Amino acid sequence: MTITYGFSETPFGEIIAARTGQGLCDLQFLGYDRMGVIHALAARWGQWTETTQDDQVARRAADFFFHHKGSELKLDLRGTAFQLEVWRELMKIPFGTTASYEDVARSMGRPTAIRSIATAIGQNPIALLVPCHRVIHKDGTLSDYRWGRDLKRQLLEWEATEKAKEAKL
DNA sequence: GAGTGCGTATAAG
DNA sequence: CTTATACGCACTC
Repeated sequence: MTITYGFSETPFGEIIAARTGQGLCDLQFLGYDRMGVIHALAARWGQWTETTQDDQVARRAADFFFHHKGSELKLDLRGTAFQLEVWRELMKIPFGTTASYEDVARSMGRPTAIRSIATAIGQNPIALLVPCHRVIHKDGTLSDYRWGRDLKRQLLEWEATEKAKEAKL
């Protein structure tokens, strides 16, 4: 078993992505805490002795999300059953829209588990494709973001304008 | 068992 | 604005 990792530029800074034979397993922004991210990624996947670099992985992810090019990528999500449940719920939030933590909790049928759901969201290993940036406070203010609150705001603004463009076509 | 966290509501400084 | 209390629960140590 090996993992392949690589880098790519995006309109919002450089990302690092990694995949196993099963699919994309990690995607993070490097702008906020480059060394921390790389170290965390190495610690998380260090169990594999063999790693190879191939920026194709990161480029494909960036192309798919930012330029709508290529096909959807397979994901290889790793986490507790609860985390997987939360992350899959996040992927139901449509492009260009947002949801509150309470919305997510309710649609999961666990309205009282907000706090733990928020924690699981904060541990999302795959930025963009598991759209944790679309989850905000119930009153509309932005909650924190693992890769920086500014980036979260920019991503949401970008999605909103992209969505508006598509509507015009 | 104790402490923590990307929440929410309310009260208070 | 910030701190504090309460509720809540999955996770980590």
